[in-house]
Amino acid sequence: MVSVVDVAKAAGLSAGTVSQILNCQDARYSPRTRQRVQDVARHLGYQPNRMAQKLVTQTSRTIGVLFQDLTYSSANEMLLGMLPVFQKAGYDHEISVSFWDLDLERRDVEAARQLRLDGLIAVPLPGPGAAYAEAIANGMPVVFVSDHLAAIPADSVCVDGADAACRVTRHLLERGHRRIAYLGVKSESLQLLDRHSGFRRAMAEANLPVPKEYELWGKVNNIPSIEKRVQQFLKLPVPPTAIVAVSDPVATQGLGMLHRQGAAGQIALAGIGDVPMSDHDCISLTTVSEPVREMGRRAAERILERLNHHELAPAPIRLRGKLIVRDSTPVPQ
Amino acid sequence: MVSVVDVAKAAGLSAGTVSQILNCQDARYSPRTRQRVQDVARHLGYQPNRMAQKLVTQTSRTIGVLFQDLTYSSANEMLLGMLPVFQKAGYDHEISVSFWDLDLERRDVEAARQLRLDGLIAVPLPGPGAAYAEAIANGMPVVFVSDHLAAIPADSVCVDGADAACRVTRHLLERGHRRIAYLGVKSESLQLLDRHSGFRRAMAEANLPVPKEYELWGKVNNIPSIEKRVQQFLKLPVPPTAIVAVSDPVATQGLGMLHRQGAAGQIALAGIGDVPMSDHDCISLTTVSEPVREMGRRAAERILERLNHHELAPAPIRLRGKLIVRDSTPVPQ
DNA sequence: CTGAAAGCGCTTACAG
DNA sequence: CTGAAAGCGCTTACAG
Repeated sequence: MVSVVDVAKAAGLSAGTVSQILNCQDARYSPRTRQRVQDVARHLGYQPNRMAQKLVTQTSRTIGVLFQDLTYSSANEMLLGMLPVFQKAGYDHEISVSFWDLDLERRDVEAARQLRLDGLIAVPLPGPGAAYAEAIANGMPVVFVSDHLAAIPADSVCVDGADAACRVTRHLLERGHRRIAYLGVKSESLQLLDRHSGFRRAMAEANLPVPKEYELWGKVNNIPSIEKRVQQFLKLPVPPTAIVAVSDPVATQGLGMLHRQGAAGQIALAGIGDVPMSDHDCISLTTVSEPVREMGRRAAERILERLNHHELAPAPIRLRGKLIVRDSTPVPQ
Repeated sequence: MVSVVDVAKAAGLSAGTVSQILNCQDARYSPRTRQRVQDVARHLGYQPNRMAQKLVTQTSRTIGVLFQDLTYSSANEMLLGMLPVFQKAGYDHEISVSFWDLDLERRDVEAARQLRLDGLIAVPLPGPGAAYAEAIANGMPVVFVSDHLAAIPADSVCVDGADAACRVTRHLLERGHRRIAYLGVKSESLQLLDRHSGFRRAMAEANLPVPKEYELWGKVNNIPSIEKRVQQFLKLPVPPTAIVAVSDPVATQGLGMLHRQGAAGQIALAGIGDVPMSDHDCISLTTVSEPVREMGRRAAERILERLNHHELAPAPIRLRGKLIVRDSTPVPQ
């Protein structure tokens, strides 16, 4: 690989000079030298060694971005929100994915530290989040896109889950539903617990009791378990006329089952979160969409802010979702 | 940040000793020293500076993985295929996304060079691919997951598009369809052109002519333009009884439009590529799925192979898709 | 079994 | 306007 020294030799100059000319345009060198360096560098196909640069300048100017997976295009949207912010501030970013694996996540967080990244934006796994706590204790700024890890002193941006669930439930109430059930999944996620309490709040506001057989929990990412719950609801002596599902994947799975059994339209079904599939005309799921792109933007802005003010108190940034009424929530039959 | 020197000082040893003990377990040091170094390192929260390591060892042991976007979870699947391969070989990976932007893509490829990555696996933009050609000319091994850039001397893995289209067309023929139309999108992608020729091949095999009004092209990622084409087909004096769409997104958009107009089931529709949405019971699109995870695995294996044998001739690795028959392709009415 | 020294490729004061 | 020197944090022969 060609180095600054190679360029310098070829141009008959010193390495320092080459470095200056290639990096800062306001260095005072003769136009002639300047030109020669540019020419030689291009001619030799010189590419600076970023490792050496980062090492010597003691800064990576890079933010790590950690996702759990790349499904549902929310990672895509989030990045789209961050990119312009990083770009404008002259920061690079480095993506890693830990696939819901605690070990991989720990490794990714450690990698961020070893690469001396300036900060880390993470969609964390629920749990104690020891790796993050350690990173933060060692001075790495962290912004969570989630409220899972409320115990860790980091910024967090996410949508208000209680508000989202409350709004979608109110929508069903406004449509005239009175017997509304809640379909959750077993999880420690605060976000998901909040959604449940939002549902409860809306029902309480309407002075409607929620019998305990109207609240069921399935297993995450387990389609049969979700379908079974929906069937349980339908088989009740007095079945609900509407279901609020904890998430769009859960809701669309329920919808799919109804469709397969020729029972489509029999019960109103709403989700929370909005995924690309929900918008399809054949599914058309009423839901509350999360402003994922804006979340990305806010997270990026916040971490840059923190880079300049390490002493900032951790802030919980809460955004509001947006109710999207589609066809899956007709008035009660 | 604590460095080897700090650890060495605290342990009353030299930096070299600390380095040896922390890195290779087969170095010959007294168990006592060994233990002390481990303890001190842990106690001080030592994290090696990867930049310095990479610089001095002259190798990053990292493969770059470049995507155009993170939608449809194919990036997710592809990574899932690569991960175990990298893991086993002791390689890291670095993800970047260029969002179908030629400038961003160029920047990402250059970043890979500046970071001295050992190799690059890329889903490239169609076009000349100058950045890749340059990287390859400078000795960077590249594996494309695509056949867009056939002119560039790199390995490529992708599914046989002609075969996929041919198989799905044959399926329609077997179901008794004779008037089969093709709905494409305007693109320079070889993969997409192949699909079209596969359709033609299957029709030719069946001795069926393809009138030119039975082949229409919409715009990529433009829903109205796709829907308009479907309507054009339907309004024909002798409309087709089935449509082969160039991709699942195109097919599901067509399906959605039919559903919205109450014309669902009026015409058989098949896609190519399989996306999560296609499997939903409400959509149930017949298609040819791509073994994306295996593609990732093969790409990863190939680039590691190339790392050890720089002289390998570029190989086109072609996989077969798998026909998945769902409900969207009933027999003709 | 351990240490001193050189060097990876770069940037940055400091001289001149 | 340009060069020589030091040093970022690490690893790797080489001595002893």
